[in-house]
Amino acid sequence: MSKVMINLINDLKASIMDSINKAIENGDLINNKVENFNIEIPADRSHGDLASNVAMTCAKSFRTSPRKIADLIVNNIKYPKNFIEKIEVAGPGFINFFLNQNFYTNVLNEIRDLKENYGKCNFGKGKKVMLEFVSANPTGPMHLGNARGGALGDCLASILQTAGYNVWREFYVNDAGNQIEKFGLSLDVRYQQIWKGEESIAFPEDGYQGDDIKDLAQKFSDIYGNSYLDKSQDERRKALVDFALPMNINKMKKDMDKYNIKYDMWFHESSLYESNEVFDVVNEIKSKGLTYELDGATWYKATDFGAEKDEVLIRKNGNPTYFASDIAYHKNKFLKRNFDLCIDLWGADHHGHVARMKNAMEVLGIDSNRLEILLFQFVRLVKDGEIVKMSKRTGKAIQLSDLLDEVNSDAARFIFNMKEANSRMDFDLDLAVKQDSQNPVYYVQYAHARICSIFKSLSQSEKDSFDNSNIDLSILSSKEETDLIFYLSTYTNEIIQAAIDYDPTKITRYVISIATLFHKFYNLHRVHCEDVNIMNARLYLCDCVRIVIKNILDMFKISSPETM
RNA sequence: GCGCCAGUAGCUCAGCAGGAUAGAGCAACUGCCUUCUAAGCAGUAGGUCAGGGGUUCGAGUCCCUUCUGGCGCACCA
Repeated sequence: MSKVMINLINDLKASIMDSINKAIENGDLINNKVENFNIEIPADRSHGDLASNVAMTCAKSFRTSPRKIADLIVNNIKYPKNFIEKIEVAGPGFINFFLNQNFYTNVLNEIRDLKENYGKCNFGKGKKVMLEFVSANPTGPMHLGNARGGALGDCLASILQTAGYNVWREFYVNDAGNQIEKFGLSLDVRYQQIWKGEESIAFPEDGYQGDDIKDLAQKFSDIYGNSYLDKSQDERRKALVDFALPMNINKMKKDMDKYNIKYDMWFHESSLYESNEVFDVVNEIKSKGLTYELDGATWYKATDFGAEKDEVLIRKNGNPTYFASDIAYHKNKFLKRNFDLCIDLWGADHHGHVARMKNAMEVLGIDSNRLEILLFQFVRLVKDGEIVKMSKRTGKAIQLSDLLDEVNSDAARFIFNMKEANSRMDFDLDLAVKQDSQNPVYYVQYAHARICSIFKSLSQSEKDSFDNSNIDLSILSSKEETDLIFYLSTYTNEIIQAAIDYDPTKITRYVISIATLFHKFYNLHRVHCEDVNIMNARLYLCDCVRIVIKNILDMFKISSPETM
């Protein structure tokens, strides 16, 4: 909310407490505990602009009916008259507050004073937060799930920044371990097939089957010919990986760039092996007596912490598992780099990994509440009303780059932030490409462009008048105007709530509401009009709407065009 | 079998720490451009909030249970 709104809510809570205490002193209420209560925005604003449920929550404690308590509070209350017009008791015992014109004036002044800083707050108190997201496997191209994770993660990071956290975006590059060996094996087979024929060597069951592997082997062959056929298997595979992996990683960087996602760091898993952090952390767990050897592998006693089964840390072949290096990675985040909070954004198919990762943190002496793991559900692509199958293995994958060829970054980022992470999602390609009101990103951008257009149509003298006169904002008293201003006033609160819930999709819906209220206002009230006082006040309101829309679109790295 | 996520209007989804008559958008039907962008707005219609119990002044929201769908339960990541 605006500071005006935040302060007002605090004042109202204090006023209510004072009033209750007075009633207790007078003997009208028994001296008992005041239960938690809230000041909220009623769903139906004809019930008031703000409402408190205090009388209902305290009914039991005071052994009195909610209506009676509400009446007592209202009779005794000294409320902040500068912003409150009147107070009513209604329904089962709600206390409803109605805002006055001075409130609306103050909100608009605050928005226009703060401009691009309106909405920012210090809720996060500069806490160091790492948000790790996408972290796609570099053995293949990024898919649609990475696209959803990218949009959700990057926008959540922005919200946390706006809410006053010190945010670090990180991409974890799995450039080590088992899957890299598989990558090398797959490339090797494809390379040999190029020179010896498809039938000469069978492609392994568990290899990466995608066409991208064939392409990479071909590119390698184009440069080095068949010269590696004679080399040892190890040498050949290493050369192939050293050639292909950076190409894949660069492709991912390019894709993320196109998607307007900028990471503070691309953290390489291999660095954890180079620094020996992986084996160090395994030894640390060993030294705590939490491992045992079985079938040549080193097992972690996850069942000691309530897990269903134990986990392998070091395979029979001596290679650490992903789990082992991930523990080392998280230890690095918390203990080496001192992040207060680490958020991982994972596809829901990894949910089985959540509990064991958290209790591994406890084993290392890290409070597992400092690790927040967010999951997002599966996403499918829909085109012409039909589901487009995606499969990394069959080679017919829908890739993130395919998506961005058809849909611009603005639409993709916005639409992926329309639906909560917890629900499955069908991404409607036809809708995302549409350049009309059905496409929500255009709807919002259109509101912004309309406002810019109003300002462009002003004559020089009108501009001067707007810039230089004392504008009386109390003229803005129609329902459409006050609704709009009220909504603008809650922006910071929306940011805080989105930060608390780790849910950027709230803000997308919020900005759509702002656009809707603006379009309603626009259709009913003419801004560019004869009466200069009315015109200036409405221009002022429009400018505030423009500021809030632009702040949100900028935050989400979505463009806010001035003409459409 | 066990675990995680979901089930709200024909479709896609909101519904904040339980609150006042359950909301949008799309699709359908009806209106609004000689006035700042009709990429817009207004209106009509559409619902036993999957079913059943429970907690309470009050439950779409919390608890239990059944059903349906998705995902997971690897020496893959």
